[in-house]
Amino acid sequence: MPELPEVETTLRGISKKILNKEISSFISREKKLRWIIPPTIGKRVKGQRINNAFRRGKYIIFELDNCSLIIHLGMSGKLRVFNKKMKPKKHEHWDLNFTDNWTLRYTDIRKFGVLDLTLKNPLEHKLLKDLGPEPLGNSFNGIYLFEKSRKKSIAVKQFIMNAKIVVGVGNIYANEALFMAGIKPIKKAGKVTKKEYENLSTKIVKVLKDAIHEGGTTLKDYSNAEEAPGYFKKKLQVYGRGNLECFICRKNLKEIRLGNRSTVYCVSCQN
DNA sequence: CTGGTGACCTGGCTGC
DNA sequence: TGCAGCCAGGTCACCA
Repeated sequence: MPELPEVETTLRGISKKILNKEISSFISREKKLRWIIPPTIGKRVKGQRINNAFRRGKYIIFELDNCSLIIHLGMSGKLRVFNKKMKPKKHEHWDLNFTDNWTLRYTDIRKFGVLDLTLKNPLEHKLLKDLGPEPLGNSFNGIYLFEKSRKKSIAVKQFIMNAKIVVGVGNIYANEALFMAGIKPIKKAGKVTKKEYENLSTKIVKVLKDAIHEGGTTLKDYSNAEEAPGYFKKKLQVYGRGNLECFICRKNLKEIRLGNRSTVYCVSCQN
């Protein structure tokens, strides 16, 4: 499920159903996701309200009366609001119950997600404090990428996927943005020119905005194996298209592994 | 410091 | 039909 557009879509979907509601209880059916779920969450959140819900990179943060919850969806996490009467199914690991009929329920087949609680400013949390700028915010642009990348020998694709450089660019959109910008993913970040970074930064913004507009890219829903329509089918140019024809030049796209992630590009359109 | 690799976990798909 | 092996939207910990 989640790159930035999917997290944003999730947040928009749940926000109005949970904001300003009083929490009646927190129930976890799993001790640990990626890390231990703090056992004190239940006591801590009971009787409090969710005053604010926002996104930072791929993290979702709920600000309550005197603490904050930090949530990450990992590779396969989902947050949805259910009627409390719906019995939890397999892989539905925790519930945040409200005093009305609703519960916010977290599902995560692979358990790579995160749930943590902090009493301090959530942006100072260990997982959030070193994050780079938001790609859709005003401090992100080509000059920033250019300056950050000088003398870096790492591949430009891995560079833009590094959350300390810029948040929210996952494997799908990194492949797509590099194709749109005509830059080879394996090119060293330090060798990419200022002009290329200006182009790349606008393509990153474009692909993320387009994806948010389409409600994210859902590839597969593991629970029912439905192939999602929309953005994925219509708009992806390279991701998942290894050995298929480039839409621009009709030559076959090349698929390699870069940093253990599948990487697809066009040998003639990207330099 | 930088960059490369393995680890976490479950399930779907491919090929023998 | 069975099963081994590989792959998947993320990212941290550890190593050289």
